[in-house]
Amino acid sequence: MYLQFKREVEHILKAALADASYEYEYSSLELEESEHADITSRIAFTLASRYGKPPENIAADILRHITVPTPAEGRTRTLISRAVASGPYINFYVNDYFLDATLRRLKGGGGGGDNTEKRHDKSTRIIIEHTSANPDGPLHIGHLRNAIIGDVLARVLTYSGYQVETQYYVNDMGRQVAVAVWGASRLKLDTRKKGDHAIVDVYIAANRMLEANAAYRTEVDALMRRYEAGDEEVVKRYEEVVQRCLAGIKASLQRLNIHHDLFVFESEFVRSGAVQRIIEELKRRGDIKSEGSALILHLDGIEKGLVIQRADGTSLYTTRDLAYHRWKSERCDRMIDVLGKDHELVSQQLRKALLLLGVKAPEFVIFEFVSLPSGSLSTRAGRYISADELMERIEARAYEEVEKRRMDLSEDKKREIARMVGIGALRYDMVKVSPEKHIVFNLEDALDIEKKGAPFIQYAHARASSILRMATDRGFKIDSADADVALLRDKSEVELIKKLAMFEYVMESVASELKLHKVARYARELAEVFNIFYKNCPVLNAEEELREARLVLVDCTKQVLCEVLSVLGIEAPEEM
RNA sequence: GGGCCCGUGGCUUAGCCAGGAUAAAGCACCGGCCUUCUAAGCCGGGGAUCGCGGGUUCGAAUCCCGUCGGGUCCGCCA
Repeated sequence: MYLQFKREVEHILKAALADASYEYEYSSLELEESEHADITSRIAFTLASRYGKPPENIAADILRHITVPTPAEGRTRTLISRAVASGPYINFYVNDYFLDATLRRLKGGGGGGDNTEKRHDKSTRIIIEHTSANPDGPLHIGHLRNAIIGDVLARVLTYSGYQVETQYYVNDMGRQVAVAVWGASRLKLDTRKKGDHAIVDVYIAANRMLEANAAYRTEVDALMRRYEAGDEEVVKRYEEVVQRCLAGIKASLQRLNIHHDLFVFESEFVRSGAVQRIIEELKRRGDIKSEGSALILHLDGIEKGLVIQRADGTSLYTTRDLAYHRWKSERCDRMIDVLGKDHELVSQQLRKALLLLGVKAPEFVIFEFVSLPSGSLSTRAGRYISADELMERIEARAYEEVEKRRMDLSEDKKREIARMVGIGALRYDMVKVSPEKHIVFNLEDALDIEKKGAPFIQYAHARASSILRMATDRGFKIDSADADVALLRDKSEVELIKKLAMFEYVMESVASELKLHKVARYARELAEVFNIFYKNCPVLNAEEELREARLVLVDCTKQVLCEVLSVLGIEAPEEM
């Protein structure tokens, strides 16, 4: 509903500017949310310098030309109650109709109450690539940031009406995997262990052996050449290792509530000849230098050359990635890659090389590194905290909390809630901070479940659920269409309704800016205003008419909390 | 050495791209509130010259230049 309000303000403000003969070329009108009003315009500041008058005078002048339509004269009902000049600011406030309409829309179902607000063409297809960890070991906390950002991004864009496909690009041709395969055939795999953990054991051991004895290197190189050539026996050994590892990774992702629609193997692009075709095309279209058999592509504006073929003729990661992106581009309208900061230069090279090939450029969501207090993460050195261990421990911590409060619940129920709370807290922590922030991951801090993180929001949802459950038990009407929502004028009721009205607006801006931490922020704020309402406004004990109206509000709040949690990939418990 | 990112109360962050109303939250700390729907809650309090130095502007956390600290990348790794 806030979007409509904003549009209406834009409309009457533009009319007033024209009426007062002020010229202004930007469409934004400098409108922004404000703590002093429901929306405010700073346009008087900009006009002040141009017209050489104090901004206060301009604001007052504009205000004189603003006409807020009264419900009686407007053909469609206005959402604005009044406009006020506060010094240089022009403040606008919502009216009662806005509040009532917000709840009516929500009762109308879905999408923060308004499916028509989803302005994106359903036919726009977006492929999001995320996680894509090498199949040489389990996911660790660095991968977790990638996976959770990618997953929430997919959920946001799906919510906004795009057709989204998520892909996991499996780097099965790199040296790392060759080392794991080599290790798996030299050492004994622990088949009792989860696949990814069994693989990483031999991977780490193999790396130590390789460091100690350089002669082993040639064996790994030979393995890579034979795999690239499609040697059947080697391919079989690779598949064994990759699938075993991937099965473990998939299990971890599932536990995190993350799903990929498609797993794409980079080897496919070598075997299909797509990589070779890319190289041939780049030779024709690009600035290529050869050094021996190695091919180096020079791209405008990037000092660093891009090696697209090794001296021994085998392919490289970036070249295979080019083939993958061309393939992707043929089956979608937008491609978004979630990448760590270390891939930034490569992503720029990738973009330019793709443009050279006539392929549309992908968009990148780049996030900064996660490190441990002891230093950077390294699978090879065994210096990491696995996602599995983290989930295990955070669920155990959450269980302690549940146990403290709900001794009345069954064991299964307590475990179920601990799982929702633990995983939710983990996901929330990863998405609440903007991606360009470097994270030093401290296990103890992560286990110390943030009071105003996911559990806080889930708790608000549980409270709302509890009220609705008891209302049903007592035979109260919950979704009575004839409830008089105009009775909801207590300050905390009004604040809650306004916050509900912001949902679609927040989702809209997140979908275009891709700033996911704003979803997390909104969810927390909504929970906050609901908790204040909960404190100040008794529902079940209120007199009948007010009770029915408040039940509508609680129902709407539960709905939006549930939706926003779902966008964050966090489960919404009925009780906790 | 060069590119990119970060530097905001004791700690973690929002705000920065499109400069403006007392710099906004959480954690921690201090003090209140369970005979009304779950206290994983609510109310109140202290605490920040926005790394530092210049510049632009009527106005700078925000833009520009410099500088310091941290991270990351820099042709045959992925």
